[in-house]
Amino acid sequence: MKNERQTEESQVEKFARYLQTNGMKFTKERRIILESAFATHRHFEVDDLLFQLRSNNKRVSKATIYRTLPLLVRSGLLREVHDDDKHTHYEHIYGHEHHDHLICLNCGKIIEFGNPIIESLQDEVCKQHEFTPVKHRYEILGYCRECVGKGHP
Amino acid sequence: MKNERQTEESQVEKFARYLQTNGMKFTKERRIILESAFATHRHFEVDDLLFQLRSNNKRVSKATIYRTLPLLVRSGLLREVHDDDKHTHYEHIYGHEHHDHLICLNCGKIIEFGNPIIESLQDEVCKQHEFTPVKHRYEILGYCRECVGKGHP
DNA sequence: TCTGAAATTGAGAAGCAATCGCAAAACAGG
DNA sequence: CCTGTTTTGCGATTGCTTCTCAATTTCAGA
Repeated sequence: MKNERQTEESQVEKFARYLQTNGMKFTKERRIILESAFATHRHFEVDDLLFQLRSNNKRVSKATIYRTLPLLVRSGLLREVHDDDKHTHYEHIYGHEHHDHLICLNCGKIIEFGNPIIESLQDEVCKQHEFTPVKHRYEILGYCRECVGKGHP
Repeated sequence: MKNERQTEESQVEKFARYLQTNGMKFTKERRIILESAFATHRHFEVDDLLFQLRSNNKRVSKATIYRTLPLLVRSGLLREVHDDDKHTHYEHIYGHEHHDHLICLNCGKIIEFGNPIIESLQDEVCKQHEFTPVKHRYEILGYCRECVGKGHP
């Protein structure tokens, strides 16, 4: 939670800069949410944050979390991840290399993968269609080795 | 709506086969929903279907639509598409080549693209991770030429 | 340090897509 | 025409997310 001091500092700075640029304030609630979001090194959803905050006796309302997470996304610190689940999940992107996901439909395990060739082909596709990409969503759903071993097709 | 008679017949057959295989009945409601889903050649959502049915004086309850669309997905006739919108969209896949989407964040336009090289690289990625793919979600979000021309970044 | 405009928060209400429960209806096979 | 099963429709319900608005906090300038 307190390791990687340098990058953690810059996360705070980056968020602060984003907020300031847009005439918003860096409140203590937003700081708490930022810290909590980066305390885990896994994907998380709103309820995970809420639970974690309650465990640490920090009180931030659900509404504020729902309001703050999109700010963290826009500031380039988080990214939305789409399970087949209903609700939105998030993961860190700041300080992490870009990657996409293999998601197991049985156990929910998430395997990260990155493929530069795919990325460059993607850029080419966009160029062909005169399309200016902003972000993408690339998830392969299926079954991991363990679950296939257990007979899940 | 009545063109492509051959493929339309096989859609019905394919759905009928799927239902029978799973001990389900091919009711007239399910047939109406199937026909309606394939009447459009665009992406659609539940409300689109409802509106269309009402316009044609066909009465199928919302619940039945919600129950039937997943069956059409499982039978291999439809595919879910994820806008950045909240609710689920669907598109035909039966009789169409596989493709993915470029989605304009401003006007919502959807451009289809298919890239065999990306597909094969994807298979390779799965092999490397001993992952058995079932389906994927690959959407590139950004701005189309027209919207960039109009100053949308 | 004090002041006031502007932004933010919290708590609950509201929205809304999707799901559920159950009685009535439709089916299929005998 | 019975009989057991599946399906439908309706309304109610769920569960995530957003909204409303009064109260609070923040920050720049006095």
